Amino acid sequence: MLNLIELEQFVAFADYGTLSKAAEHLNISQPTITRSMQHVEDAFGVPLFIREKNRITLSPTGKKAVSCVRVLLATSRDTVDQVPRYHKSLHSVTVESCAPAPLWTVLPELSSHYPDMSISSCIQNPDDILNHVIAHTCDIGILPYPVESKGILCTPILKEALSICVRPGHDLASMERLTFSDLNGFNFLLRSEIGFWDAMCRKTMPASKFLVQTDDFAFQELVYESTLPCFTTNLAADNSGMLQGRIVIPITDPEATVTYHLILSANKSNAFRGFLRKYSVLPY
Amino acid sequence: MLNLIELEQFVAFADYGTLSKAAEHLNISQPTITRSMQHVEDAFGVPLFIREKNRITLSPTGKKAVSCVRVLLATSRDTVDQVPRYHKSLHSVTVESCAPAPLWTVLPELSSHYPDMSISSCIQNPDDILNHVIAHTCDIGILPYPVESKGILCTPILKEALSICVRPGHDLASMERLTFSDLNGFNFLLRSEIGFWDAMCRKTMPASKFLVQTDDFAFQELVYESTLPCFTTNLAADNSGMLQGRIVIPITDPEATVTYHLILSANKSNAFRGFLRKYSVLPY
DNA sequence: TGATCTTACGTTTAGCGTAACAATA
DNA sequence: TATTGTTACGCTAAACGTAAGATCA
Repeated sequence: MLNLIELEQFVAFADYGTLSKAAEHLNISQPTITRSMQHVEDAFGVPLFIREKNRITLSPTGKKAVSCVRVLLATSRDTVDQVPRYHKSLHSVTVESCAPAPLWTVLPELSSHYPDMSISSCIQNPDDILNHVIAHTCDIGILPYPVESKGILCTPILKEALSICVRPGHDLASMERLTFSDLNGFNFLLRSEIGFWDAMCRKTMPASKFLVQTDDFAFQELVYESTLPCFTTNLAADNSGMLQGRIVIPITDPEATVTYHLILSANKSNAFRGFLRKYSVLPY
Repeated sequence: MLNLIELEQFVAFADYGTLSKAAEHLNISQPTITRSMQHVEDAFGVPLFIREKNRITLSPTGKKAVSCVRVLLATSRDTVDQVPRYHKSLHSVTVESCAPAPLWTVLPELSSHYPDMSISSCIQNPDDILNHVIAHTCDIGILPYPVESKGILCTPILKEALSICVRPGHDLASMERLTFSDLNGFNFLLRSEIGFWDAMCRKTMPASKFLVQTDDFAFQELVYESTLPCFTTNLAADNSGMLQGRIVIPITDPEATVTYHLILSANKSNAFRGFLRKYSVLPY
């Protein structure tokens, strides 16, 4: 009977040329690999080696065996890889969103529908999200626009509208509505990890500078203490009270209002049936 | 690391439903297979079983693992199968002939050209020979006619002409030549293991009876002692002297004279280059 | 002399079966 | 009570590394 550990040593010998070098790379002693090669030869029942006094090389049959064994070991690695991946797919949900806001509602809903599942999420750029959903490395994606792709279900779930927050007395404080072109050139405080909004702000307001804060507490303190304008949306709750005293002015450009769309592979629709029931998911 | 023996036990459990039954079929104790299943589970790193107090079943992940492992074990069996087959193909030549006579010259020639090879031969019917050469389960075939088949080389090598041997005084003894229709109705002594000749005689002389002798000595004694006619050819040497005193009369039907053709797979022509040099092998 | 492979030897590991136990139908 | 799976225990066999031997460049 074949032994996968010995077969690993066998291909290591083929790769490194001598038993000593293979043993060294595998952190085992030379005698061990000598014995293993004898076992492998016994298991195949035909001579695989040309043995000279202090040299051992592969016979033509041995070379054939190496190529067969490489396939076998690849199959073995694939097996060890696939099974845990399958297990994970049964017991976890991965969500990738283009922005944090939709996760605030989607993640709790998933948790309540699938209490035994571990739910993991991350912020990604929209192109990657679509690719990951197609490649099944992600279960549920959230994009700022609809997609039409074969085998992908897509449905709108939420709207988010961007506004600006300024201190009274700021140049813009008296405006009832604003456009990106009005804002272009002003500097802003910006939170990190806001997904596609970051790129959108830099594109629509190229003359502006953005003071990105990674730390949440630091961001809140800066908003509270400084006169720099910042952003908020209809979905953001001001739990820290940092916006108290600030004037919220909506931005009227179409880019400032997005409709989030939930996407998933069509052949996972059954698995997420309960969760999807509240949305009217349509195949494109 | 996976262990193929334990994986065999794993699929046996899947096949037989309980550990006890699997253990029984594999001739091992129950505790052994219990431990093996724990090892397999450890190797995959994810739960494969649903364990109840005195019942163990496969989890969904376990079922997935079983199907993956079946593939792996099939690959393993295939590997163990292919390597010795390859070794054999490097160190042996198999010849299948439609009749014994051509082997008397071809086998010695092969032996002298490839002294390190083991040469095995057998008598087969022509259709099977062609199929075996095409399927590479036979290296060299000898047919009583030429074939045209893609990838098959074919060349004429020998002629064999059938004659009849009778005692002086026999009804046919005075004839200079004969046809199968002249012979039809007479009974004959016939050697076994004469390949296609056997079917040919029965077809061309349906009214005759053939006393087939398996034992070579018995055949010679019968020829020597009886008055029953028998057959010989231009290629048969009468080493035993059994034909002394018999009259040899040629058979003139076209079926009584055959030209043997050597066939082999075109992609083996290089391996048999030395042997083939004496024949002018033409691809059809 | 340094590198290579093999054999010998003693220790340690791990694999197996028997036996005992717990739980179910 | 018969069947099933797990755990405990002791024995055996196999696997390993060190050491020694043999051969070659």
